[in-house]
Amino acid sequence: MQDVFLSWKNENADVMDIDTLMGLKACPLFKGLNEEEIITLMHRIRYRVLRYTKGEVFAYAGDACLHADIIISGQMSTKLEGPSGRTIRMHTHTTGNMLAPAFLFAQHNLYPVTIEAITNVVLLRLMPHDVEALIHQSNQVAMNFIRILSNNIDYLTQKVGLLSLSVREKVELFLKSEVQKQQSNRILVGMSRQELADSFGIQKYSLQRCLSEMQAEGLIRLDGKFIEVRN
Amino acid sequence: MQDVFLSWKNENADVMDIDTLMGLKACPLFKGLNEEEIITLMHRIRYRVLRYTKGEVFAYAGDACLHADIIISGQMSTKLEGPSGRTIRMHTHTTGNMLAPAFLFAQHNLYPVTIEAITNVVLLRLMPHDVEALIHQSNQVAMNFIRILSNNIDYLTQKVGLLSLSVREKVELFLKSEVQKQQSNRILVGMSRQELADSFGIQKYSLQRCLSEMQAEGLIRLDGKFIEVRN
DNA sequence: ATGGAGTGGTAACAAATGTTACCATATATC
DNA sequence: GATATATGGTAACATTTGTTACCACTCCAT
Repeated sequence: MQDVFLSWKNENADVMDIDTLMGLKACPLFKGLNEEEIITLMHRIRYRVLRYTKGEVFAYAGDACLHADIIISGQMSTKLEGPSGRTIRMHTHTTGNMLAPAFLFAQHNLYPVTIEAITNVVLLRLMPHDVEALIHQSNQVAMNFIRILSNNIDYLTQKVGLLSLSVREKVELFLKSEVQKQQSNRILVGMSRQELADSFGIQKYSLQRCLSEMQAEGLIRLDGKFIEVRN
Repeated sequence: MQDVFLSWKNENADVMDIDTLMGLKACPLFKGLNEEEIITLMHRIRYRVLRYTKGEVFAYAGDACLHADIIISGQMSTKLEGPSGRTIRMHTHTTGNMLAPAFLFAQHNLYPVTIEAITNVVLLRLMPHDVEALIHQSNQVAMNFIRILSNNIDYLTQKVGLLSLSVREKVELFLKSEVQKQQSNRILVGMSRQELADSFGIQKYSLQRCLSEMQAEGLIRLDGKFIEVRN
């Protein structure tokens, strides 16, 4: 991990690094703000740029969350690891996402998940204190932050619902939502069987068995990375 | 459900109903504010007082969330219901709690859970627009709201972790956290076996079997509403 | 008091899921 | 090019969990 410290007002007085600016524009936290407003808001905020290489672990479950980190470029994955080695794949974060936004201000501020770089990643690191300042300085940022947290809760609630289903129900729900999302009966599965099983919190063999059974019943047709859904 | 409309500035110009005020003081949303500040903030906010009787359903999963509702008195429970009748007991909300705070501002604003009054309940209902005004008028309220959402995410993340465990692991985690919470090896279980099983998303017989096995192994001793933990 | 509903407790059986093992391809790595 | 590594796929077996059926007891309303 490379750690590049940049104190905005000292080093880059009037030009923000263009990549950083584009990263911030893609960040839901700054949604609705134009470049000028972002630059003004960031004017007195100190930040660091961190670089992680593919495969590097950003944080282990249990580490303290002391900073707000925004992905400027790259992708990171979060996993929840149980005691018996079972892991559940959570969200994949992409450009603009903030990592674990909830654990900045929650009473209990330890990362519950392991966060890993799945590509090379550039992060922008802010201090919680400065995030708070941004929130107070801009109603837009405040509501954006609230919306990010709210969507996160929505995602987690759905995840709780998903985990309480049987394997068959999980698969059916997944297929249904993918058909809707991709607007096609021929779905491109963007993950390996292993990853998909992990996101459901089940064994890949259980997933495979279920898919085979559904194929035998004529409900779907497996075709490599594609699944054709009938009905 | 009784619906009592109260437009603050019209009907109660200078004295807020004392029960309502006490309810608001207990609300994490107003934490850190004194009575005077709360009254000032609420001055131009319109609100309704709603009453639900024990057992009444406040909202079904799928209903739109159009208001911010704060419990002034009483308790409400939230349940997630799966397609096959399986239900997972979620949080029990008490005085001061806001119901489903996330679904006020999330893109997807449908209640994911069924919310039910488990005692007689008095609710204070605010319009989302007015909550936004409160957030913008008070940095304290803004951070309080963010903290509420953040704690909610923490709770849900733990729930996801819990659901991914085996029955035995769920029970062990529960016992461990209760021993810590109650500061005693003799735990008072505040729920029936059925309710406890529901909160784990398992069958009560599976829970009972697990408890019996652990007793046979000498790890615990069952004693009605109490469980004695040895270790 | 009587019956019904809820609760704590036990047991046998059925179904779902996890585990281990194996094979054939693809894909990456040296 | 050869060798490891991940992947999609199948199958048998073991384990866990759900299901159904009981029993005894308490609480509650009639």
